[in-house]
Amino acid sequence: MTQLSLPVEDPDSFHNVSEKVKDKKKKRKSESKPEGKAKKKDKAGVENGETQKKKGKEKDMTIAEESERKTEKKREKKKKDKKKTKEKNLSEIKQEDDQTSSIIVKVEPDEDEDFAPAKKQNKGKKRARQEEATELSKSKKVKLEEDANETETETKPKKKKKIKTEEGKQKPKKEESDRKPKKKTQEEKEAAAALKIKKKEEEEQMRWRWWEEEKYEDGIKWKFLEHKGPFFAPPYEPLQENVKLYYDGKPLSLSLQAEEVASFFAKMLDHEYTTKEIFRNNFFVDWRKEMTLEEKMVITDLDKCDFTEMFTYYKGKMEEKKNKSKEDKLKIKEENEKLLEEYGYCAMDHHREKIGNFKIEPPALFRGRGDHPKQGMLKKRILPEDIIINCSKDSKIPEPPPGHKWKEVRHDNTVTWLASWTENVQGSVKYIMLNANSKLKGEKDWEKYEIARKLKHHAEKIRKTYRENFKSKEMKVRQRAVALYFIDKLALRAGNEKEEGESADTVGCCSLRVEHIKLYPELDGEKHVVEFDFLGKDSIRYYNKVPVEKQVFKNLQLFMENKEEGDDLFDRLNTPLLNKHLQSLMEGLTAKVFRTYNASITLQQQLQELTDPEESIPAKILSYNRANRAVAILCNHQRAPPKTFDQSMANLKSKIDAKKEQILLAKKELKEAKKEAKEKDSEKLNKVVESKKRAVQRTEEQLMRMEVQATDREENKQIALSTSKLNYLDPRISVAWCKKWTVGLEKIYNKTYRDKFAWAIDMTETDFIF
DNA sequence: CGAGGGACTTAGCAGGGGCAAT
DNA sequence: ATTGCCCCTGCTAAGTCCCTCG
Repeated sequence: MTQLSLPVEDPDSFHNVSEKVKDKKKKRKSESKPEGKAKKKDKAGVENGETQKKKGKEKDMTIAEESERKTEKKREKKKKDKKKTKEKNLSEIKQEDDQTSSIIVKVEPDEDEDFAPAKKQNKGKKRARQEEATELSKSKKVKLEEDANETETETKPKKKKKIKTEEGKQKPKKEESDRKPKKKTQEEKEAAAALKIKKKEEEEQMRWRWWEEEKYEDGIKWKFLEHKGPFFAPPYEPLQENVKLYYDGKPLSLSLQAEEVASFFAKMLDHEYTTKEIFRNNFFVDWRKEMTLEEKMVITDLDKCDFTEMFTYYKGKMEEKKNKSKEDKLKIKEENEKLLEEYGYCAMDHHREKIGNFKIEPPALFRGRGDHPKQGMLKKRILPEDIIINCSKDSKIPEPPPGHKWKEVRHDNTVTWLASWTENVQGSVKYIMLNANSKLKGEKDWEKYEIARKLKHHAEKIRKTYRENFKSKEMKVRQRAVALYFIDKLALRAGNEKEEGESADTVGCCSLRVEHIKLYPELDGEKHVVEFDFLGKDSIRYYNKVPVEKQVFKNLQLFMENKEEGDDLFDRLNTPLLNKHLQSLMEGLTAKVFRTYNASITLQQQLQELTDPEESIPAKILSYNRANRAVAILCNHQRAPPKTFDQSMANLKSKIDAKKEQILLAKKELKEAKKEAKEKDSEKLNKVVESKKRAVQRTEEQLMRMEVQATDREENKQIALSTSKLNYLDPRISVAWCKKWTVGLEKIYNKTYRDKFAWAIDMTETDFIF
């Protein structure tokens, strides 16, 4: 217990958390920060050791030899898969005599030989799943287009019983431990639980198990696509008569257009944005464009505009909305659901797939991040005339809103989007695409992790190569090698070139400039230290001091010779060049794969290192979060400390103190009871002692849980775990870990994540290795 | 090549819903 | 039942990478 409450140093990484504070956050709120965590070992170094073993057989292979070996592997793999398929089909036939072996087992080409094969003990489960899938695919074949849902429900009742028994056998423990003791009657509890399970099952059955199907040929994303088109932002609601903008102290009535734009500004009055010079200027320029001639004549100075009445009005409206009666809120909720039902889904290859963003972005003032030169500009209202619809030829083409036309309707099945438009601030294209739980996104995600896994086998060779290249005669090669070293070791982003003045001044690896690094031949007892300080994506500050290899250090000195502030550190390098090189080292390799690879491999290692089999479930979860945190630190995923952080931390602390008191009290009571029992030795008193004992135990457990929570939260103050969880960590690592330690998956992944990673949850067993 | 555009992933923030404590 | 708080979800900006064209 005690070790849990100790501040545990971050087991890896050279990142000093305390120093990595978002610049803007610093300004906004320079509160006390947690003490910096001790920097320990070098992650890349650890990995090197780990993968060293594999090196032997790969060493000295030419690319040609290697690819030959690869194809051989593939062939082997295919053989294996064929066998698997056969087995699978066999087992199907055994169960369903009318089966026409409709299941096609997915053959994942990039799958590695170390992909976890199904364990024997799990056969029962596997088969159950297959049964389900078989039935599903059967119904899939039957149903076509419109009647999809009905067909589905028809096949359901039969299935349900079967699965229920299966499920019941499989997950009773988990389900029960999930439920928290409520003050409900036993029956109510059971009923609610049954409903929950039923719902879960239903969802499970509706799920398209695309990962068991064969992939389409290259480039084809779908064969049938039908949808309702996007949902447009509601029209502007004019201000109430008595609410005015004041100019130079005098009330003004604006034209509808100008008023709408003014309202965007007024609504943000309590936001820092409206105090920024650039934001105000950009807004004013664009606002004036919407004004009538007369308005333009009058309103010439933003400083003379008083929006407070409008601001108060909107604030009041918000308040009103919040305080609406239950029924009204329910009604709104229902309406939203109806909307989602109508616009939120599409039919893709005869499966109902959820759309990620079916609502068109409403007009607003552009909120660029960091020092964005375009912040405050008006993001215009999007009309159907701006929208390109993409769907299949034989689908029902979505209707534009009455009186409107689409810009274009096209039938391009090599792309995944359903609709697109060009946004006016940056001139970029925006899309309506599917939700993360869709086949299209899932398949890509899976592929991403498979490429990252493939890198595992090439990493050593690649590292060796770039180390050799540190000494290359060619400047280009040297720069490329050092950049790659940073990308690999520090998980930096590639760093594309950006047009100056179009967005905030942020950089990645290839676009680093001289002023972003400082070289220290010696610092704090370490040699060859590089200090990084630059703004990365989203203007999040990257600050890090890293000891590097001597050769790297020398090279950096060389690269910086005769350069001044503003000059590129890697002047002979850019991302296409780097990626082209990477492509030659391994098919599908690009700079970002290193981030995925290093994130996932770090999680796996950290989990291995931190998980103590003896510990309780909450302690294990803390270990998981710590492993996750190590990755988040590596990838520099930050967040603003929650506004109520200090407050809620203090609350938790006082609760812990209260718990401690309670334990003392309980212990005292126990002691007294014991004493009494010793003296009198009655049955009854012994029982009392027992119950007191249990009470102490219970309270201690509660305390422990709280303390774990407290450390977890403290360590998490300004680190965002979600980004890496969602985008960088192979979900199969987490699923396998949960299975191995019988930790409920829902403790790690919430509903959204479980949905997104359904493929991984379905296919992963405890022995998965990234 | 190198600019420019297109498609798709990755990112943090705001606000609301839902749940636990009172 | 009410309140307070936390997490989830939706939103959309900001990246990466690829393709095309001159």
